[in-house]
Amino acid sequence: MIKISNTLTRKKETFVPLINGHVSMYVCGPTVYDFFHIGNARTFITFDMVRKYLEFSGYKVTYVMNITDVDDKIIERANKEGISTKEVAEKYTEEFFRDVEALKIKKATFYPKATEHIEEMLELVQALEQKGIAYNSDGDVFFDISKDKNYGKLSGKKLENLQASERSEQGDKKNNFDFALWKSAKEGEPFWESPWGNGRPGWHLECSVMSSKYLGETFDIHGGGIDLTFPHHENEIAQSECSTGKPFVKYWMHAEFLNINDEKMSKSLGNFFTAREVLKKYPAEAIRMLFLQKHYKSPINYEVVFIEEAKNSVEKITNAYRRGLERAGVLKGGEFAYRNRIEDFKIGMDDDFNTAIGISIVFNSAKEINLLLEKDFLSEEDLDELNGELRFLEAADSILGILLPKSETGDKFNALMSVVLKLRSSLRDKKDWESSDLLRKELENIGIRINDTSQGTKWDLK
RNA sequence: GGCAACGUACCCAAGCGGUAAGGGAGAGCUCUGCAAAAGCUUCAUGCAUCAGUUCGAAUCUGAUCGUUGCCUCCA
Repeated sequence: MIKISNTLTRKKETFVPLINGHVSMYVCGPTVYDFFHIGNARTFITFDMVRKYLEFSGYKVTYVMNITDVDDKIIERANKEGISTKEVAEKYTEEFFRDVEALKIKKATFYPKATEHIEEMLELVQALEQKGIAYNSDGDVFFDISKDKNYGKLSGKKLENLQASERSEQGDKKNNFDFALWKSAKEGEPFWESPWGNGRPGWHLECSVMSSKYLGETFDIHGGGIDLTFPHHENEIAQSECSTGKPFVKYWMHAEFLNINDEKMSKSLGNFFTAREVLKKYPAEAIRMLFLQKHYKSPINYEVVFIEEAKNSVEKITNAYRRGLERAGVLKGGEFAYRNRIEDFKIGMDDDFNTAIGISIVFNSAKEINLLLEKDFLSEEDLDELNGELRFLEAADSILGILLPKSETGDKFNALMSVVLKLRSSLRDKKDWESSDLLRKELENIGIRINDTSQGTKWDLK
């Protein structure tokens, strides 16, 4: 039984999908005006893990992530670079997919784009207008929040306590917190025709429209970063529920931030690293380990020492796995050990996707493997246990994505290495420690690590 | 000002009323020509502070201190 912390109810609830065996899930995706930063990556990786765990648990998951390809920032960027908004959006959509793949994030079922759903958005705005909930003000259409008595139910905010914003959207609004459904086009901005004149959709509209199009008017899980709770998700609820009269989402999930120096990482503060930059220095597995080692609802502080540590952890686990595989041969059996580990793993993961516990079980398994590998002879039972542990690591990895890929070196390279190691062996036989140590050091410098073990000399790419 | 979250060892971090998981660092040992890797042992009578509830509290209640987030584009 999976439990989920639901932002809407502020409680941990047993997860029961609307349709038995099937999960409909929507997560707010990128606005494609730039590379995404490593903080955005945390949200994407969090929900990638959630999705994979649901699938592992036997659900068929329909996963939708939107691409916001029309927005102020895209316009700003296009003007700055002297190219069209379309070109900016296309470029960074492509870059988004490259980073997603590099981070070992499984592709969503659908990646709908805002600009491809303008028709449906217009329909939603018109429906709200007809109900007297939306009003036209000089080509801008606003949502009248005074008409929605449930407004604020997600974020727990009360209208009278909201602070008037200094940067609130321009236009004649009835209430300061009414938000734009449709914005009239300004000079030089992309626009679409509408009953209220040329303009473009407000930010919140696309998520209401595209989620219902691909998942239905009510769906199971809606995810995003915690900062989207208000106003974005609040407004999505307002739009959708006022137009359909049905509950919009059953479970709202929000991932906490990645901080720098205990402060929120954000584009506007300028204290961020792009995922692309970090991926140049560290493997995706280390990034995933760093994030997944902590529960998704706790803030993480990003520091170089922490990602270094995560990288070492990932190497340690991968080493145990690889060495175990070498010793075990073809994986088979091991039912008992596998079941035991999976059971512990599930206890953690079922409890609101507690990956911190999941990973501690992975460490326990790696330790057990290393312990078995200490033995010179493996009994039938030992081998069976080893198999079970390895199978568990593979299962856990299919959700967490923390095992390093095998470095592909090619037959010639492998043959060359065996010549080099043979040479070093003969030097060691002659007790020429100076030369053999020099060789080891030189190899280390070019990223090849040598270990002299009781089972012979092993090498590995760093 | 309103609304939230959080404070566990040297560091990171689980824990959600039954007596402190896991990882890293440190120390000692085993293996080893050395190094590395791996293993073993060790490392919080205590969980921000102070009261209270309870047979029993890191866990519940209240107060205090501290940190952060949201209320405005944001993952």
